[in-house]
Amino acid sequence: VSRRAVLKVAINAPLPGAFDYLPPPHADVPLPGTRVRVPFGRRREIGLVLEVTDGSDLPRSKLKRVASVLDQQPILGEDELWLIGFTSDYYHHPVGEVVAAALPALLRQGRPFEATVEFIDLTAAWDADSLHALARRAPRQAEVISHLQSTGSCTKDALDLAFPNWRRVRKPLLDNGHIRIEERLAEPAPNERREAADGPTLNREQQAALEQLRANDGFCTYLLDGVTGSGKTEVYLQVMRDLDAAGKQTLILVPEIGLTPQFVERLEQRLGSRPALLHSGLTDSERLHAWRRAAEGSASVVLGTRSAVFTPLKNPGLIVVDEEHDMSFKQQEGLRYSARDLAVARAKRLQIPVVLGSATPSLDSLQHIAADSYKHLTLSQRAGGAMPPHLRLIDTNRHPGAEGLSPPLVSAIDAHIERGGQALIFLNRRGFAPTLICGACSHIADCQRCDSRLTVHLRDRTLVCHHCGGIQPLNDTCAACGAQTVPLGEGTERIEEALARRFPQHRVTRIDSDSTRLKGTMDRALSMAVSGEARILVGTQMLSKGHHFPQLTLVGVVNADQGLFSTDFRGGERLAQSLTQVAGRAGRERQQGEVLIQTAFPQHAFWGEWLNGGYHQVARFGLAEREAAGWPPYSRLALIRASGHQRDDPMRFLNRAAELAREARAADVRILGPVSAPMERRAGRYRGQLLLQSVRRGALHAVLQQLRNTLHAEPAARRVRWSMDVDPLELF
DNA sequence: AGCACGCCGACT
DNA sequence: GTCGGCGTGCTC
Repeated sequence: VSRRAVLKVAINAPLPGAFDYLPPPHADVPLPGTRVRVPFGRRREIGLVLEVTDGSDLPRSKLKRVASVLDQQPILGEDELWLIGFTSDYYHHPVGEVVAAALPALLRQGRPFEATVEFIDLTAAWDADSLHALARRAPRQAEVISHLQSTGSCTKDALDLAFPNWRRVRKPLLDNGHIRIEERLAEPAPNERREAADGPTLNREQQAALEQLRANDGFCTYLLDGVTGSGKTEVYLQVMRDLDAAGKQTLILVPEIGLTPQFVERLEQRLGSRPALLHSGLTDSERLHAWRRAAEGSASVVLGTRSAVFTPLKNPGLIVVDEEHDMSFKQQEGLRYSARDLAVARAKRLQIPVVLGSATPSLDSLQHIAADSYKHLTLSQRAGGAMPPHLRLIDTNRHPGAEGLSPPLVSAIDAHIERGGQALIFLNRRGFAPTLICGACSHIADCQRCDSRLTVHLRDRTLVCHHCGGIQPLNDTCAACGAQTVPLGEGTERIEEALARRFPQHRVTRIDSDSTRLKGTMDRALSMAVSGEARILVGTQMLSKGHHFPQLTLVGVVNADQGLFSTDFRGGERLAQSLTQVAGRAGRERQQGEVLIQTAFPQHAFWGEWLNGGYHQVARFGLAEREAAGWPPYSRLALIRASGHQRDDPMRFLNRAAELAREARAADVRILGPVSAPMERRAGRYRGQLLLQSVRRGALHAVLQQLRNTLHAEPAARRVRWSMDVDPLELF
């Protein structure tokens, strides 16, 4: 085999499939999962060996040889390679780009997998006189040299400790040849273990859920369906501790904004060891370190966001997807994978259980419960005996208010604060006002590159397009006629300002992606919210997820109506999820919570369903509707998107794609469209899409496969950027 | 995606 | 004469 071996190598390029190479000269054939350096076109690339076979579709003379092997041992095992292949097939995406998504940046760039330490050493001995002479010109350099003189060879960490700012003289020291830096393999760090803190006693439902999870160590998908505040995390924690004791690891995936320092701290205390963290706020070397701890098995818990689903695990025992309904588990560009769905696929492959947790499960998961393919674990009681909040609508037709705040809402805020409570005002719209209109000619400030209006940000006096990110200075006079302009409608900034004026004696804190852009401001704002120092909180979705504010008793929703008339068939599900999640922030301790929702459409059917039957009632109606209409989860969807600089280009391409799809003659695949996107122009590009739908996943994927192969060669494809989105979450 | 080749326009 | 614009083609 070894002489005839052909290596299938994944390379990070938007090209389908892997590339065939011959093994390196005078070396063993590298195993699947090892990185190799290969010539690729006119450049050299780092690739990953996916497979070792004994043949190629190309003539042997066309094959180049692997230049060198980067890893002595595979850095990914068979199960991880399987997941990469599965992802590439399922999402019809180039395997090299899947590998790139699965590997930390430093490994992609060829850094060693093993931990290394920089050792710093003097190149020559120094006598007192020459050191003195240097000290006059370069005192910092001299200090470092004299330190190294006394310690001898020294690790970077030790030097950091002695001279926190030595990095500033690192370069001159190296350039002058005074020091040399050597990378050596690090000793494996001892695994710090502390006493694990005990948690609260579980209630009957939590205990029952725990027993079910303990009873099985093979593959099974559980839906842990627990109302907000019911203590889902306690259940995971107990199972994780059991597994840890048995030497098994848990991979836990959370939405981006669910990964708060408070959550990590709690996990760490209860486990008695440090979880390996993988999220976007880390440096590349921190991420590599966490990845290595997961792969080597020294971290018993691996906690991360979407891309952590690919993290290798030495002894996998359980996968948890917390807040499984959250849309951030689906990547919305490039490789459009769903980490939740891949988590289930991975658990099945590994034959281990997977727990999907949510207070507002996706309709897809609820349909699996109905079909008996997931196991249902229910937590219906709030932990610690807290009462569910009281919900009430405010008809804004009968109670019109100034600047988005109706009189009943304002007096409720007043009353709750008087009683020592805290109020959260929720509005899913950043900025001061969504529209800037001219008072004389009604001209509206719009984005030059998108079919959208500009949002007024008064604090920094800018007009911002929330679709392309374009910014321009705010002008008080109309661009068309020169008259005075007026901000129209409300965003969080305006609500914050109005509340600060109405309640000057209380602190109002706004939490949205604008107010928390600076590093650390988020943590500070959250701790003020938790301590109760901020009496009134104003915020977007960011504030509604996963936080616990002990003193919060009132939640006010300023404008829920945008969600009532969504064109997307998932609109109702989304609205119910976000309202239920934000409502769940109210009254999680002794005090009963109250939730007030302003709407101009109190008679809308949605309100009846949600107020009377809660989230699960909306879900039942929603599922029935989808079954009648044949939407997911009762069918499968795939979307082909295209965009181009000329309006006709995407449509011409998509029409051709529709034609090819019809020629594929898959009888049970429906072809809907193409249509232009509702916001046709975005960031200067015209956009369109073609929807494919089928009850049979296999049929749909066969068509996608065929399209993937043929569309590349289409002349119309050269004038557009196009992509496939399997199981799209956003249809528009 | 990169990267080269190639074929036309406006510069020292 | 040549520098550089981006259309086209290729990567085992």
